[in-house]
Amino acid sequence: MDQRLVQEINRLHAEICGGLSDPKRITILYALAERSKNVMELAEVLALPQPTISRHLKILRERGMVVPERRGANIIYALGDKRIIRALDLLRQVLNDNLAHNARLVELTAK
Amino acid sequence: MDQRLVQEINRLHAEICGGLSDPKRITILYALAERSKNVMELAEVLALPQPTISRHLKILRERGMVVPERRGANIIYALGDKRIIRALDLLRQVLNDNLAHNARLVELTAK
DNA sequence: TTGATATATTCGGATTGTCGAATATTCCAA
DNA sequence: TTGGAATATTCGACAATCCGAATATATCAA
Repeated sequence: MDQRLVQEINRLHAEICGGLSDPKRITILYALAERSKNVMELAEVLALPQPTISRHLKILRERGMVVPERRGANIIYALGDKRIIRALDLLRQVLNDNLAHNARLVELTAK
Repeated sequence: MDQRLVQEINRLHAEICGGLSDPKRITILYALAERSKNVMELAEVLALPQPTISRHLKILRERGMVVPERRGANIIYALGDKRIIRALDLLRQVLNDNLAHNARLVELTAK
């Protein structure tokens, strides 16, 4: 395998992951997994100003993680790929296990 | 659910994802998935200076994504959880599909 | 203990990411 | 075609991240 290409792929791979590395974007993705929403709906759900939502949507859009569809004056955003949620769920499980493990350590140390 | 807690969880969730958002760290994780390695081995595989590897390992270690085990003078690093690789694989598939999709668009536009 | 090897940390500087606020753009309806 | 609603972009400031270089720490072997 051409090492240049591998590096380029890894860069893009990391870029995708970077799309997930913000709590607000994670919330947006889970919200869209439930059902597609327009920008204002997302702004309400996240209780954030609309420009903030638009900025994060741009980041997700550029990575193909969400897909916009114009519907009259609104733009409905949908999850780009369900595997993104599967990946997020896996990582959340890892997080849960780590937290549980740490909690056990705290318990043991306290005795 | 307490909204404060949800936000805290999402913050940690994003932090885990942030651990994946660098090409070198992705390479490290895949290298460790193959088999555990010490720092110098990783430095060789990635062709990077040792301090750079150590810095990235620290980030992964803090998130529980890799686990160190001292073996004499060396420290063997192992993948913390195989689900991390499963998540990475899912996201790489999404990337592949996006690239393939874009390639199709280029083809169609060229005609 | 001393030297050598393996690993980790720190520092300054450059780059990137995020935010709020303000402003543009796009589209519909009257 | 003009006003309003929905969405997107830009700006400056600030925080976070990354790197190379230098340095510190830890372990082993002699």
